[in-house]
Amino acid sequence: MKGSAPRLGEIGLTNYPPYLMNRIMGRYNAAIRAEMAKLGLTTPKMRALAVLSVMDGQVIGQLAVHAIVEQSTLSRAIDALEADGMVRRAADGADSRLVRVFITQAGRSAFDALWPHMAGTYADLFAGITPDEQRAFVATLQKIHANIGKAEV
Amino acid sequence: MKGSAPRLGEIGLTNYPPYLMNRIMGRYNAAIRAEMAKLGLTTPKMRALAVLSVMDGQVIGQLAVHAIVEQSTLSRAIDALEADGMVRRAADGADSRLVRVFITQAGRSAFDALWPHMAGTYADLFAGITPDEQRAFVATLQKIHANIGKAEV
DNA sequence: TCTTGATATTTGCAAATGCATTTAAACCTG
DNA sequence: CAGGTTTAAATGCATTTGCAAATATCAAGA
Repeated sequence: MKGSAPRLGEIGLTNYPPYLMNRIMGRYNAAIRAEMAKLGLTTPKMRALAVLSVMDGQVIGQLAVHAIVEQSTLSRAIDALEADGMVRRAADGADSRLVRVFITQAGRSAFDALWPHMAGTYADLFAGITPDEQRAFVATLQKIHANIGKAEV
Repeated sequence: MKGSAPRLGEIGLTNYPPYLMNRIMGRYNAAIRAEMAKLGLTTPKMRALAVLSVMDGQVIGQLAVHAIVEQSTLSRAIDALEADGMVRRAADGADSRLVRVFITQAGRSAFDALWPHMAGTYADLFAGITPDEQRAFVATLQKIHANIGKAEV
C-alpha cells in the first residue's frame, strides 16, 4: 500500500543508500586492485580465496553465492587458482555431481599477504567512525543481509 | 599504531562490512537487472542515466566518478545511450576538450520507468529496519563516503 | 610564438564476463 | 529399474570490460 517512491532527484544521490554503498565498494575494490594484481589475483579469484579461507571445502555453487561471482565465472576462476596451486578440486564422495574446492597452503599464503591491505582499506574508509557506530552499522547490514535470504548471487 | 588486523577467519565473513556490502549490492544489482534489460539498459548505462537525472550536463570524467564506471566504459555507454536517443553529447563552450552529457526526455522516461523497481528493491532489502535505524545507517554511509573524498572511481 | 607538458576523451585490443547450452549424475515415478 | 526430470558444473561464444595508447585541446614557459 505504500505510495509511489519519491524520485531520485528529490532525495538526492547521496541520500540513497544503494548509491552510497556502490560508491564505497567501488572505492574499496579499486584500492585493493593493485595489491591483488601483484599477487596474480583477480576479483573473482580473491573472493574465492577469501571465502575458502573462512569456509573451506565448499561446493562450487555455494562458493559462487558466498563469493558473489557468477557460477561460470567462478568455475574459470577456480581453474586459474588450481593452475596456480592455490586451491584444489575434489569430487564429493556422496554426490559426484558436486565438486568441492579446498584452499591450499599457497592459497592461504596469498590471501594472508593480501588481507592486511583489505583490512587497511577498510580501516581507512571507516576512519572517524566510533566503535559504537560501527557496531550499529554492522548490525543493520546483517539485518539487510538476512533479508536477502539464500537467494542466488 | 594499530596492531595487525585480526584474520578474516576470526571475525567471520558476516562481520566484515565490505563483504556484507558487496553481497547486498550484488543482490540489489541482480534484482534490477531484468528490468534494466527490458529497457535496453546495462549497468553503466543505467548509472549514467541515474546520475544525469540528478545532475545533468556533466563532463564525462566527473560522470564516470559519480556513476562508478571506468572512463572508457562510460564513454562507450554514452555512445550507446546517444544511439538510443537517451542522452546527447555537447562540447563545452570554454574548453573544447570537455564533453558534457545531457539527458533527453527519452532518457528521463527510461529512468523513470526503472526507478520504481530500484526503489522497490531497496525497500525489500531494508524491510524491517526502522526509520530511525535507516537514518543512522545513512548517516554512517555518508561519513564513509566523505572519507573517499574525490578519489577516482 | 613555438615547444613541452598536462588534461579530457576516445579507441585498439586482449582478456574477462555472463548467458545459454552441454555434459554428467542423481532423483522420481510408474 | 527404465524414462523423464531436476540439479551441478563446465564450456562455447558473443559481448563487455579495462588497460594502455592515441588523439585533441589547453596551459605555461623560453
